[in-house]
Amino acid sequence: MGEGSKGLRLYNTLTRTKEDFVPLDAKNVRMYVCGPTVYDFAHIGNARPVIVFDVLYRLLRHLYGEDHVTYVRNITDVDDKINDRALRDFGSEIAAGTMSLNEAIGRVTQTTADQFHADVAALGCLEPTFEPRATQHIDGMIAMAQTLLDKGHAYVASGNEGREVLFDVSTMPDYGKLSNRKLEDQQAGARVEVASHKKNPGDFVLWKESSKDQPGWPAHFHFEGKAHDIFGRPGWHIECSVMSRHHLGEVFDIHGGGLDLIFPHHENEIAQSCCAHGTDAMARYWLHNGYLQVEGRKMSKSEGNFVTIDDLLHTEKFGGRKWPGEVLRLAMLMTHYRQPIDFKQSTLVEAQALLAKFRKTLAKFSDLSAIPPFSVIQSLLDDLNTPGVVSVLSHLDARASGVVDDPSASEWTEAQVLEHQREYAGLLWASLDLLGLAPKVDVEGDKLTENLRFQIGGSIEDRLSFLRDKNFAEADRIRDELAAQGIQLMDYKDPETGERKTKWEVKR
RNA sequence: GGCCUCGUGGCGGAGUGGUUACGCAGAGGACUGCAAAUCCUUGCACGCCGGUUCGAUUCCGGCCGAGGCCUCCA
Repeated sequence: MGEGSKGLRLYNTLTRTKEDFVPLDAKNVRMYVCGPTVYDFAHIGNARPVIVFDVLYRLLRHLYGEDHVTYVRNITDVDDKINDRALRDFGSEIAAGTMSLNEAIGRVTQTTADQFHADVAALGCLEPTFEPRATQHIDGMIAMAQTLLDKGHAYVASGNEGREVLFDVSTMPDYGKLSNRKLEDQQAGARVEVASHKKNPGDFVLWKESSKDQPGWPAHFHFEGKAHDIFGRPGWHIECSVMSRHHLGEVFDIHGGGLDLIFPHHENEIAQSCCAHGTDAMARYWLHNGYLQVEGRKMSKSEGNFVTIDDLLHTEKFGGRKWPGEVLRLAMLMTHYRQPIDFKQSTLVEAQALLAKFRKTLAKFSDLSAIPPFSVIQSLLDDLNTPGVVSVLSHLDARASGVVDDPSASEWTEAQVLEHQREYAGLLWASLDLLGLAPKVDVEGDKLTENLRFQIGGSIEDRLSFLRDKNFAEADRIRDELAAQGIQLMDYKDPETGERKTKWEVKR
């Protein structure tokens, strides 16, 4: 373990091994994660990296201190898909001249970004330290493109849709290191027709010219002694290079994202940043989460199994019911982040049951506070082994609800037993809190049910009185009525008096 | 074709050179007017073939199988 190491080991895509994580600066651990392109509702696959890296963010804060971690997750609000969406949604207004293209685009990005924020908040994710938008960094992108032109890593060429500033991948010897890909192989296996204006098939756009009906910004470039004024928009990859540098510097600790971003997106980010800055690395640890399938199939609109976070939270499209954000979150964490995950109903049901069990245990205690036990930290330190943590949670829950494995326990007083349970409940609470799953006090919900509680109390009294008269038919009728309203009754014997009592809970 | 990941009981999923987690589901029991809940008990696995070893699910090799990327999809 080196200086700054806290025992955290992370699988680094760059080296394809688990490595000890040592930050460049333990006083400021820096992480960048590619955020959404805001053109449509985020789907459940988008939720995976957001949740996974939120857990890593929480762990880093736990290890290095809340004020010593900087987490940047961008919002991509420049993209041709956004343009398409704006034209689709506001085409008639634009045609009628009542709305400009930029206004329409602004509407699409704002609405979608708001929706995204609502979704991830429901999933229990902390806000990142910074959430830059691409449109705020256009100048930086133009400047970086110019730097790459100056250093001989880029060139200006005319494509089918106007002039482009292109990155010349042949000028970077290390190109392909992250994705373990050689330029030659790529050329040999290229299925895409090589655009003739490109020097190499792998060359990618840094800046491209816009037509009148496309959004654009004026940009001035110098190349080979000539001035090029190109009213245009940035390529996709350069956004992340510029935004990460702005907030985290030229070289930072962790860069995360989905597996599918390794190539070409992250590879190209590295090429841009390293060549522009003259560094040999952009980020030192590259982390990638695995794919998500839905009920065993790749999610796609054409398959009809496309599930948005909003669908799950607020509609009954998936499994005929709504799913609380915390259930989605736990279900996601029940699989290791690098494993492919098959998102299905049975997993959600299981997560829900587990969570309900924990909640029930914790509800017996108030004012719990503790730090997570070492077993939990140890699992997380091992490349974010969240399924391992879930297993520990069950152990803690069992002890918090009465299981005792201490041989001297038979001699304990009742108070000691309770204290033992309370201690474990505290550990359980702290562990859930570290995962972002600690129960929140639902004041609003309590208020809403106050009247309902009164009614249920009355019905239960009625039923108990029927039971005393052995009138089971009437008693069962009341129970069925409540069940129809989603209220589950449970009879039990008072341990002191032996008297029959009834408790209830809201059925799932 | 190139590169990568993975194969653990009905399901989800840890972990380990030698007593194989944990959860869900299942079975049996206690309790109960019947339920529900709860508690107790319990069955069930390490893709195939070799090798190393006293001993492999765990290490090595091969095979088979599944999936992914190489297409501005997280």
